[in-house]
Amino acid sequence: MNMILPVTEELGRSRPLAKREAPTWTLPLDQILMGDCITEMARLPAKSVDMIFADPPYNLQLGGELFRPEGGRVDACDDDWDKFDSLAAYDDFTREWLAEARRILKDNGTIWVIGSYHNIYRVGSLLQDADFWILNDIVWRKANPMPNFRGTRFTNAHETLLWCAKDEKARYTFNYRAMKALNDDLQMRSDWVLPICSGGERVKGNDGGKAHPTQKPEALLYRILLACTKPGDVVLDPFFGTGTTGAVARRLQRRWIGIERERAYVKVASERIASTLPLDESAMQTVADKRSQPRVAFGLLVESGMVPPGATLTDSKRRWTASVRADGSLACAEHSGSIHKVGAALQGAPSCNGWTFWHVEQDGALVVIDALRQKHLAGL
Amino acid sequence: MNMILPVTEELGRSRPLAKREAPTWTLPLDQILMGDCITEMARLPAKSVDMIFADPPYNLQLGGELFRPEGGRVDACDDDWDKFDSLAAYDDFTREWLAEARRILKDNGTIWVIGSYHNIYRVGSLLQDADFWILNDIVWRKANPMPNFRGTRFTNAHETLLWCAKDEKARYTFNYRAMKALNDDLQMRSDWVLPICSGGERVKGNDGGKAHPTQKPEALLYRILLACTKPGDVVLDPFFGTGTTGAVARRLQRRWIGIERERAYVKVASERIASTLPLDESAMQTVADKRSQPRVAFGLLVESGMVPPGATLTDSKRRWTASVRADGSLACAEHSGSIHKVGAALQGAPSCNGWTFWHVEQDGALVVIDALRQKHLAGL
DNA sequence: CGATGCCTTGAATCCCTTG
DNA sequence: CCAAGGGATTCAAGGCATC
Repeated sequence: MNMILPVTEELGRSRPLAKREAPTWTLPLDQILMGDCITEMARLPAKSVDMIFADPPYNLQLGGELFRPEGGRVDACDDDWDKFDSLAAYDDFTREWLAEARRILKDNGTIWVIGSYHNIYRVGSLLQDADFWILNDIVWRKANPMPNFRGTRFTNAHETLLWCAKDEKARYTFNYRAMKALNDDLQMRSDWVLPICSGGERVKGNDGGKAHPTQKPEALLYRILLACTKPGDVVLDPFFGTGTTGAVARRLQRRWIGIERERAYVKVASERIASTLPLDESAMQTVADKRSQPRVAFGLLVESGMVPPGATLTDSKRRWTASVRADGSLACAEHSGSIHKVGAALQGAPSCNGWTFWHVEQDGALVVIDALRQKHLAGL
Repeated sequence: MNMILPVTEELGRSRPLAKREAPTWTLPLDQILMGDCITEMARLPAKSVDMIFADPPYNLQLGGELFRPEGGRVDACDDDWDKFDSLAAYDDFTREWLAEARRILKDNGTIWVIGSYHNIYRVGSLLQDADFWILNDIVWRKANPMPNFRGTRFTNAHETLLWCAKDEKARYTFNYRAMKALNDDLQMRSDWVLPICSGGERVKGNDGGKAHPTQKPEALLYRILLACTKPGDVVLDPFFGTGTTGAVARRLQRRWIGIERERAYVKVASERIASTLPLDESAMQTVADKRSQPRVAFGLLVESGMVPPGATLTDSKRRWTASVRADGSLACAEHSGSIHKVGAALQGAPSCNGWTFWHVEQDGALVVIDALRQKHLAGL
């Protein structure tokens, strides 16, 4: 079965293509293809997408029911789509979709795969077998994981992501400066502390419960897409689920293609993405060269949505304003850079503590961004 | 070549062995076996060690070390190895030493393997292929990693450890309470923040430089041995290097066996371990695991008059009450039976720990009956 | 309106001894 | 071998009601 659901209007700028790359096909951009991931991938043309983000079944192999100490039952991920007859069956499935992924990916494109210890060693090994070249393994350290209720193991508090190029020589995209800016002017490390997806971000089903058992946080996709794609790049997600990849891609003005088998998830994802708005141009500017050197601890607040890209900051007396860009740097008419640098430049001062200088308007009142930082710190 | 170097005197208490386990062999305890790891492991008896810690070659693919199936080192200037051959050779080598490890390990023993993204996906996959059962993957988050100098990737700031039992049903050792105590009374998580090995701990060679390129921090082994072995247990390290495993094992009063092929490392490790002192008895005390405490029947407290027959028990919020019968069972309007069964029935829960659920009123305050049990155990 | 406290929940390979 | 039953076991967030 193949059903193409157009979700968004055309957006993003068209990028000039080199002669050799001129495609003879048209990609189903910004759409969800409903159907089996391998079948649908097989219909897509070779070397056509810039990035693949894949959140495949983990093959959890859970036993019986698990109860919490106070008696509650753990709502396990026991869906049929996560069940495989054997490790060999899981390997066959993985080999197959990885082969299609490799075919579809541009030569300088990269692939991200997320998993847990149940499956990630299979996936990593098969990625290497398929001649993918691992660039990093990334650890998502969950700020608020589920505890181990029986006291039998260490709290399983992380998941692993693999980031690979098609081969050792590939010239992949890595927005080093944007990542450094997002991390308080320190190199972004291979371990990322992020909360799990909950609260308002978690998509609810008709029954009020979670629409999907394994929805990923937008902050995770935000960092991945900001790090490894450019605006207008095409991102394919063959295990689309509730469409986190599509929502973040649209927000960051990337193009996306989703593949999803379950009709219910397709519906949920379509509605979700349709209600997501792309960032405007000024927010989309990322640090391009050394001179802008933003010094921001601030990026984490941007990433987590506490201060959304595009938000306007002002000083306590509303004499100046500046807008927040996607990588946590600020821009106003004459200046751009870190919260500290722009604050200093506007005041004509040699230096400025941006944390106490800048404020955001919240519910009609000005809130100093240092308060938000404290809130964030307290939350971690 | 096989050279046995006795390093330490006998230490640790002898553990009583069940009849069936009575060994007909003698292990080379607290010694370094000099030679190839697979050859030396092949000499050790089956099901004889409680834990294996392995820090195998990482197969960095930097034009550096490659290993033949038999474990021999490939001459670094041999350029004929293509990627497939090197991965396959690494897999063969890994399969071989894992097979020996599995043979030597007791049925309830566990194995730890550390690696980086270069090799850990091969190792993890082959562990599963060899029917090992992954209990956790642990992320060692380096507090002070080497930066990525070229700005082409995320800072590679962690290594991964795999902790496995021999099969799904194995009853492995996990000192839950000790780990919780080590982590400020919170469950120990799967991500460990530890500094890399440097400073005075780093063993120096004759030239003043580091004696070994990949010496692991003692804190890492300390946590592993404290978590997953008991005093007197035997730990095998087939890639002994500078002997961190031996040094920490001796400190924590565990027995150890090291295998190392390089004479220089054997010498360094011997001297290092000889100068390491075991902790004294008082320092060796760890938080007692409740599971290992002797059982006390609730009836015993009734018998001794600590909780008189006819006394009324209630939960912490006084939502339910029940009365104590002469035989130590409870009764309320609708249910009767053990403290556990009645507690479970009243709550509609699948199970209940009556010891922590029920309270007695003493001097106007509620006292949990588990406290009375502890008092009884203490002989008060 | 803010502070407090209770309830719910999240990709989970989640017990062990005795009869 | 299985069945029964004792009794060991939870962290951080968000939502919501209450004070």
